[in-house]
Amino acid sequence: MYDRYFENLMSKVPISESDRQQIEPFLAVKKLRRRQFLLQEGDVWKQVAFVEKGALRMYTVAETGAEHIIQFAIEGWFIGDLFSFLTGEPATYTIEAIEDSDVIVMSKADHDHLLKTCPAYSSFHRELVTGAYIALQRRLNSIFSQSLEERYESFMVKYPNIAQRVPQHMIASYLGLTPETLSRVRRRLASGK
Amino acid sequence: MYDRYFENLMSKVPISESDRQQIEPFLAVKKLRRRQFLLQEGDVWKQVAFVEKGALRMYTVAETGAEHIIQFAIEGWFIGDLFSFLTGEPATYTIEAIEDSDVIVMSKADHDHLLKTCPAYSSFHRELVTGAYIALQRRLNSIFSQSLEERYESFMVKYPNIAQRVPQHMIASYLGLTPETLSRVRRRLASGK
DNA sequence: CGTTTGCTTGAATTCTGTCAAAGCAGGTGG
DNA sequence: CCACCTGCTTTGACAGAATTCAAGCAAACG
Repeated sequence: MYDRYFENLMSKVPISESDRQQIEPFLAVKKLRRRQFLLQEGDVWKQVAFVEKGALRMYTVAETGAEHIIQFAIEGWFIGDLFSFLTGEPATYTIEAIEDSDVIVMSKADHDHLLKTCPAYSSFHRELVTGAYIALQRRLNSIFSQSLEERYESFMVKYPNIAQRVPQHMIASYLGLTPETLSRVRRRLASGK
Repeated sequence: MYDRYFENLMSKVPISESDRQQIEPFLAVKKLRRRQFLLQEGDVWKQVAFVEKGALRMYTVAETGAEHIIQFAIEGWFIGDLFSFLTGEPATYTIEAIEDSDVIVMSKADHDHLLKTCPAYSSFHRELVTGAYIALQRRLNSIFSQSLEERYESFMVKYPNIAQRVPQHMIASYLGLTPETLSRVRRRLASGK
């Protein structure tokens, strides 16, 4: 049931069978339909979520109504509003299913308990956050130093399995440009560079 | 000597006197003159660095020669290339002193040792990375959803002590725009909004 | 089918970057 | 003490790029 979750965990940190037995009882599955919310802006995020199946997006809504996608998450990814999680303040992000999805969740209480009692879990979580931080730094740098064409192509190369499944306007939002502009970027790339 | 370092540590995590005595021997001070490098692109980053005094910037250099500042660090901040640190690969960032600075460093070996043996240190480091990640997410979101004016003002409010000490063109680089554009943004804000 | 959703295209507008030049300290050496 | 750098900021003119607004079209959906 939780095979993909533990695969991910073990790919980062070696864990014993007893570790697994300590963690597994805390997991639960939450099923989401397309367009359903895992988190709504204003609510407090009190869990750790891992995507078992499907695809989600986390985004903010500006005063203008424009949505800006901060993160995608497909099978094998974690997602959540860390700030709300840590501070207990209302979330500024919304998390919504792009497809029908199965999400494996653990409560914050259980998570905190594992951090203290299970060193393997603790290391795992550290690597997770660190990796996310590094990825975000690179994304920032690509925004600063690459052209739209380069950014789009990098995205397609780096996340081909996301690109195939999510609508273009969401990729545009993730890249920080309008759907129209992305469409033109694609045309430029298609027509002999 | 390492007061500021431990102040920072204790502000996030309660530590015992024995924790302190376990950590302190691993610390060392490195003095930097203005324009001197703490890390050069291509070298491997093998330490954890805390700014005791002064100001540094971490940036990338694009093929065009343009510099893009990923992060500032003044007294009380940590700085480093986490990717190079974790993977042992050459750094893609350069870290340079903006002012004469004192930096407290710990080797990666000692850091790893502490992560395993000192739970307080481990928690501290987790909070550090998590906080940095959250801050970066917000920065990304502000790039996506705020006007240049708003971004500049947010920066000035959030980091007044950086703004006062760093030349404008570096703030422009941090915000992801040219010095000329920043100058015009400032004029617009000055002249009755 | 009719409706929704997503993608593309065009034209006009607004912004931002680029290039070039000038102004303005602060610091240095003669 | 002054003249001269040097580093940094400001300004102007212009070109290029991206957004906005509007419309059209195809595919998917109920």
